[in-house]
Amino acid sequence: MNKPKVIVICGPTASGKTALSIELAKKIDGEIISGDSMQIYKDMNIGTAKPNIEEMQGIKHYLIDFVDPDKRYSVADFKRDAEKAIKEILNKGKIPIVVGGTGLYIDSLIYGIEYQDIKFDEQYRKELEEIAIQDGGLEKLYNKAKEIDSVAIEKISPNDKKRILRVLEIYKATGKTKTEQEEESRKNGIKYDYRVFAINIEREKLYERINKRVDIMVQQGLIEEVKKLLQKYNEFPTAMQGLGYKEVVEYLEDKCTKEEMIEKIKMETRRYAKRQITWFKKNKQTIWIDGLKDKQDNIQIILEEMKN
RNA sequence: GGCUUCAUAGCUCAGUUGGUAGAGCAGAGGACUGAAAAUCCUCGUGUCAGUGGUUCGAUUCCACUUGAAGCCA
Repeated sequence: MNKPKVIVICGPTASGKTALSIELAKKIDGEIISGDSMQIYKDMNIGTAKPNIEEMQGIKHYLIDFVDPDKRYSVADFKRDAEKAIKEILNKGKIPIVVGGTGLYIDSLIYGIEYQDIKFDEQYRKELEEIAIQDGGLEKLYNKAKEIDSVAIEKISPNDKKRILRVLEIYKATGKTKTEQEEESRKNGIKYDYRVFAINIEREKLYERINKRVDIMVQQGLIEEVKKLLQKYNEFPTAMQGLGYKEVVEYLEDKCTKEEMIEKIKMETRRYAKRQITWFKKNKQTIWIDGLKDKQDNIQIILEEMKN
């Protein structure tokens, strides 16, 4: 039996993924699953460019606006939740459309990566963080990780704290090396027939759109949004990594002027877009579409591809 | 009008006791399996303002021109 088809629309921020996917969903009776690591959070609307009810035009969206910003959420959670949503949409006889810019999340689906069920070890993370801060501490951790998994460590820089900690954390939680775990993660194969499309826009135009969008976010009350967030929640294990949020916090702490804050958000967002493009270029199966072209034409391109 | 200082990478500036130059930022490319809007790696040729002079050789010294800043009138 053929695997069910799932459409994936990725691409850099501000390329027009949201608008295109909603049009597409209307046309083919689809429903949308967000593949975005920040739009999952509640009370973070302006800065994440989350579509509002009007923009959604009655199309059901999954994995948006459902996690408290003081909770942890990871790609493993996403993989589980997204596949559940895909199943649900298919059961209704509708077409799932995964839309998002978080490459890691998208890859977990299209490459069928399995994550073992483990719980996050807050205590161990803290211990490692403390060692890492000390003089020469990170080097120690790097060497320890090298002993555990010399293969994985070859690809990791001695400065890449996050990935060094990860090697150690995997070993502590599962007793397996990262290399072993990654091998196992691909055992089960890919469940669906993913058709991956990426939108992109000429670099200069994309940057113009990003700059304009940041200005609009500030006008719409990004600063107020962050203030409320800080009042309502005490900790942000991952949510405060969001672009625009950490920069506003710095501004609120008087570390920069408003103008500097705005420029910083623009700059960081441009860099983020660049990284996203690099990420999505890696997949040679991806079909690229031009975000500056007419939306209906682009939908036609997608529909043509879906016939095969 | 006179005097002084400055003019070097997209920006801010080093520097060359005369042998054609280098940092930070910006930018570009890349990596990425449980924090990923995160994290990390790599990449520096530019009429050294213009014209002429001295010199084997000038971005460096000299003169003039242009522009900027400051001071004195």
